[in-house]
Amino acid sequence: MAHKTPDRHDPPGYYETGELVAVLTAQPLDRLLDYKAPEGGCHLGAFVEVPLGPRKVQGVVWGPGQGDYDRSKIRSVIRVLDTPPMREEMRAFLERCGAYTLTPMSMMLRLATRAPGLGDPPSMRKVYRLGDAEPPRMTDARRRVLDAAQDMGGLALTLKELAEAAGVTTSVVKGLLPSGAIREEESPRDTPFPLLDADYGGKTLTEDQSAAAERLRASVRADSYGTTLLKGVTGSGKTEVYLEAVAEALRQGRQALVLLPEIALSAEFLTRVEARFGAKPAEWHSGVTMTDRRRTWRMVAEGHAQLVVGARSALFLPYQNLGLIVVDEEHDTSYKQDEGVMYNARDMAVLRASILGAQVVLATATPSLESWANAEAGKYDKLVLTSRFGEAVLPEMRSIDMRGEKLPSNRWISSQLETAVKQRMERGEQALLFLNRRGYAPVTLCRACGQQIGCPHCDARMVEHRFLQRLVCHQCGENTPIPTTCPSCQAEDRLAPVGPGVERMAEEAQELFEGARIAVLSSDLYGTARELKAHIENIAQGGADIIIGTQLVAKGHNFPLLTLVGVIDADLGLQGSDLRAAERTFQLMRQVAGRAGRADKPGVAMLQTYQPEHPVIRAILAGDEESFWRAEAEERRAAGMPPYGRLAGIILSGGEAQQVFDLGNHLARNDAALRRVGAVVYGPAPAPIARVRGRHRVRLLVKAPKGVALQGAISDWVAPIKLRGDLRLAIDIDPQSFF
DNA sequence: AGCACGCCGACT
DNA sequence: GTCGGCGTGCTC
Repeated sequence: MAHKTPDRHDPPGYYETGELVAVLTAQPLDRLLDYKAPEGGCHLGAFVEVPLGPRKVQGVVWGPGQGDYDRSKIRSVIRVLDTPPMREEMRAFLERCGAYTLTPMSMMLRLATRAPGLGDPPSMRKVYRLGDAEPPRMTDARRRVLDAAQDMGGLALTLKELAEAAGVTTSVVKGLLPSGAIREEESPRDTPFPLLDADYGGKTLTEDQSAAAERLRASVRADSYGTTLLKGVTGSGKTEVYLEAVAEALRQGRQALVLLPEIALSAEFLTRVEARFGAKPAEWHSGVTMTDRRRTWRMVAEGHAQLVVGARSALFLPYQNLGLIVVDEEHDTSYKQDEGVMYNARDMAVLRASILGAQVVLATATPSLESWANAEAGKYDKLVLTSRFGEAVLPEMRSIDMRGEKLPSNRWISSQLETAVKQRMERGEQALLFLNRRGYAPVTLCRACGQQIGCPHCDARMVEHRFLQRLVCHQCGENTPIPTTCPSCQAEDRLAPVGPGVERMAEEAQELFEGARIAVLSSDLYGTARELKAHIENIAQGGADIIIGTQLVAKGHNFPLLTLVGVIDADLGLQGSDLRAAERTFQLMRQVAGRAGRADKPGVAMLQTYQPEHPVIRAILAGDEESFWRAEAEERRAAGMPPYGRLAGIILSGGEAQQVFDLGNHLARNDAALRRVGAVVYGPAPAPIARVRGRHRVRLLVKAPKGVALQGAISDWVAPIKLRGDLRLAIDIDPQSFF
């Protein structure tokens, strides 16, 4: 690409040869470096290669030179990369996101350039198309190749593709080259994504759905910022509705992004998108190959990818003209990144859209309290899809007071639940027993010395997986064969599994329900997603009488024969001081209970609990979402907790526990910068998992009133800290979990 | 992040 | 003597 010569027609932000420019690199320097603009000048936002010490690194022209460095030491930009410059909007987004999450800009840039070969010349490959000559000898196979090439019109194919299309081997194609009947050409390997057709495969929507779709389409047409909370249970057609908003963005010639939690990113979803728009969208997640990553990054930057379906990091792609961001399952906690740049993709989606004047759709069956509150406060629009197969069918919900059940030890199914399951079996219906614990038993205890078997690298307990014949650490993945002697006192055969996991529930169910066909659904039991899907399909068709499952069953799939859901321990997740525990329990219980029943066969959900009076349990039973949110909101407001107050976590880690704690205490004592803005610091306390992969972790919690400059206060607070040795300090703004 | 510089212990 | 451990500091 030839660089433009500077003249008065150049847009602002053009630097002439030799002019000083400030460059942001991905090196962890935490400041901009001044360089001289290269021969031919460069634009603001240009991707460049610059010398840094003995090395060459890539960076982005971030603005005019700062001029605070010895002029004689300033070197020149080596070259401008053949990549569209980073847009003003993207630079502003990275800066605001970095300032919000207290992340150095070098790390933000790295997030935005996670694609290989940005500086490389476009990689080429050989392609083949119809030439204008006739081959001297025509054969049947040759005819088929020429016909296939003809059918492609102007489109060139690779050797393999053309041979396959003609149903011949590659040697037939090669034989047509000398005569010029088929021409060989070089073409860039990174090809544009196929065009999507906004009017291709629209489904007929219900009245409810098309009204919601029309509202979203109108928002997209408004060509300005706005956020809509789209609420609807599984099966209410949420996806169809937001795909109409995507279609509208495409019609406007703008790009669209659909964010999904990583595990929800399935081939099935992509097929649905393809069915709607006639071609596959671009994909972006951890499983995408380097080659596809480079192609997608470039095509997004050049505007040749209209729709990206991706996990949270897809938010940092270099869109040219983004008009809509959909955050599906917006309540999902995996949108919060817990390492590196600790951002919440849902919140940052709203930030990016507000900067560039785009629309956001937050889709969910069970909104996060933050989003509920924002809708309530009028900051977000709210659309509710009520119909599920005509009329909403919520299962009848009951609690089973476990205080009144006299269960023998190592039994978890109450007699009430047992009776209910037996009834379903007699009627040929299915029952689901839900327990959010993988494995056989969460604790393995030595009866001789009382020690629990823990992970050698973490503070987590080793969980027995009888199916795998191993003890597994759910924190770091460490696993060992199940021992017969106690690791701490060497006693033989005194180890006992304590507490239930799904595998153990299956054992109990097998004894209780003679002859029942039992299926266990747990993420660790299946090698591949395909295997799991086939298994779920089989169960849905009636391949099991009793399903025993973890959280996995809450997501997605419908079981038409299922009419009873038994929640083994509805209290799990209620206890503890996790702010969002109640919210998560509520969401999970509702999702699980929502699996039961259909219009023709009403379902029942039974919750085994030791706290039937707990407000969350009562709200679930009453099926009254609004009152749950209002009560939760009131409690948070009273406690000054988010979204009515602000929180930040400080995670300190290091190899030596004492050093880590000393640093924590030092920070807690020197908190003047925090007190100045009315913030308080709690801790230090051991982090939820106090030891991870051999490193000790300590955490502090900062709580501040809403509306204070929390980030500034925290930077001032930690600025004097010099981290020595292997000590690390990470700041987590708006943490998901704490204490 | 890399890479150089530099200051101490255990080897040819 | 000098090879190499990795703590410290610098890169426009």
